[in-house]
Amino acid sequence: MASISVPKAGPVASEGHDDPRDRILSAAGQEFAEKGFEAATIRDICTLATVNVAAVNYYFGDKHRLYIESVRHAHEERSQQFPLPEWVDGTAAVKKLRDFVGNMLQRMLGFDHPPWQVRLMLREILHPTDACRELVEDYIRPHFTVLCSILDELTDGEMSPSEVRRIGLSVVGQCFLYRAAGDVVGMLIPSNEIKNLHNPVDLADYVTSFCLAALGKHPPLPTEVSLNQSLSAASGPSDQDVKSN
Amino acid sequence: MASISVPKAGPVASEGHDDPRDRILSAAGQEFAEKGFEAATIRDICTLATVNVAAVNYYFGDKHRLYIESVRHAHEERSQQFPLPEWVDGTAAVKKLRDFVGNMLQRMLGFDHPPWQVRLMLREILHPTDACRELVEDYIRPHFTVLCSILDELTDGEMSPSEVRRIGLSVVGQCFLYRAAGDVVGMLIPSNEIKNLHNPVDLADYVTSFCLAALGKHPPLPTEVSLNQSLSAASGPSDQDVKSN
DNA sequence: AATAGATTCAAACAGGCGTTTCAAACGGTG
DNA sequence: CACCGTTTGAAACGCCTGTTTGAATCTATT
Repeated sequence: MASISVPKAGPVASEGHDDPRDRILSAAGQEFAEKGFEAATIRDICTLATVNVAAVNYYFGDKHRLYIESVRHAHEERSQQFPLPEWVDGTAAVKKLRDFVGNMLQRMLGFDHPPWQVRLMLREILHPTDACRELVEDYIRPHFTVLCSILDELTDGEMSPSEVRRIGLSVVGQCFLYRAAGDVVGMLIPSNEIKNLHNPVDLADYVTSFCLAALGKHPPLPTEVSLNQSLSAASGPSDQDVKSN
Repeated sequence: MASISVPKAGPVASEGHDDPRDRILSAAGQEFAEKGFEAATIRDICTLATVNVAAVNYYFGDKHRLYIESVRHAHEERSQQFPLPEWVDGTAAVKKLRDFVGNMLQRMLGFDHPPWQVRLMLREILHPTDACRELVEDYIRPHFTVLCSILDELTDGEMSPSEVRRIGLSVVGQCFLYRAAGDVVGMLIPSNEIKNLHNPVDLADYVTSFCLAALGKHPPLPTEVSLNQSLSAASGPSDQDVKSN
């Protein structure tokens, strides 16, 4: 187990998308995301990647290291696919919050069916293994820190960092439920309602206004259209990549 | 696969807790909860239950049917361990909401380390299999319906059922995050803060007041003590089974 | 063209899995 | 005690797993 000399991290040419190493990484990500670490088999992964079974041990050493690498691969891909929004100085905190929530929901839910990268990361969040710490430090914590600073700005520093973090978790929790328990939500909510109210765009508006109302920065909730009006007017280049729907 | 004649659902005496069948069910629940369906092995389950490997096939037919039964077993046990609160007529909707959230958090988080029943159900929620539909209909939907009726009462019928459901999901989502992503939350929040702010009791107060504030039934959030005062005075026999902490 | 290294391949390995077998032990009934 | 259906036991059955092997093939440099 120790004396195996894994050839290298990136053999010779690791750039082309038809690299065997990249194909394995991608296939492994999909299989691990769907079936989990134990149920996914190296043989299936290699079939999907059109590669011989020995290639996994040649490039990655063993199944476990392949898993670690494919989690890293997944969150790196997803990070640069949906980078954190950047705002010009003086952007209203309310708009920042709406942008942030919208970005988070896009990343979590996707506008088409949720990509395997997110499902793989979700598995790691729910049942953490070795790959989790890196995922938290490189991906989750930076996002959470930005959210907290937005909330801090929003409340003019009235709240302690502890309270801000707790509000932050409330925001994340509302979004997270749809990603993690989406199937059950779909069983509890009529399907037409899902499309009308529980899609990424409307959800972002709703979660934002729910949070703003709780913080007293907005009228109480049963006011429907208020947020859309007050935000969509001032809304610049947010909601990257939104395709009709 | 089809011609196996499973002896019976409950062989002869299925009441005693040292029934082989019960022991298997309990051991299987723990193993499935910790490792998932694939990674848990019949041999480990039988060792834990001090039973021969053949017993699983004798009592349940195969591993899959054992899994189905152990999910059912888990949510039945948990249901009668933490029944929905029942309120006398005229109980304030605000108090009902606080009781409901407290009950849900107790059930999800537990006051000691979370029991295997909840972790097993969580697995089914996150990656639904055959056992999921039953879990939703018998366990989750009834609870969600109660929550929605509380929220409806709270807002004097001002909101449409759709809107009520969406608020309900916000409440559930905030609690669910702690159960499903508890490990990651623990990495984002300082550990002393976890004990002080993110324990079941304080969380129930917080989530309730966050929701009430969003609905305009309460002053905006950075008001800390207000809920404890206004509720704990009128609080009757809620928070069943709370052990110091 | 010859050489050396990197990469692929089919085949095999040992080990663990769910499942089955069939004989032994049990427990109440005539 | 002898009987018979129910329950337990140790051992074995295929099958599939992750991993390894060693030869074949490719690729680039001399």
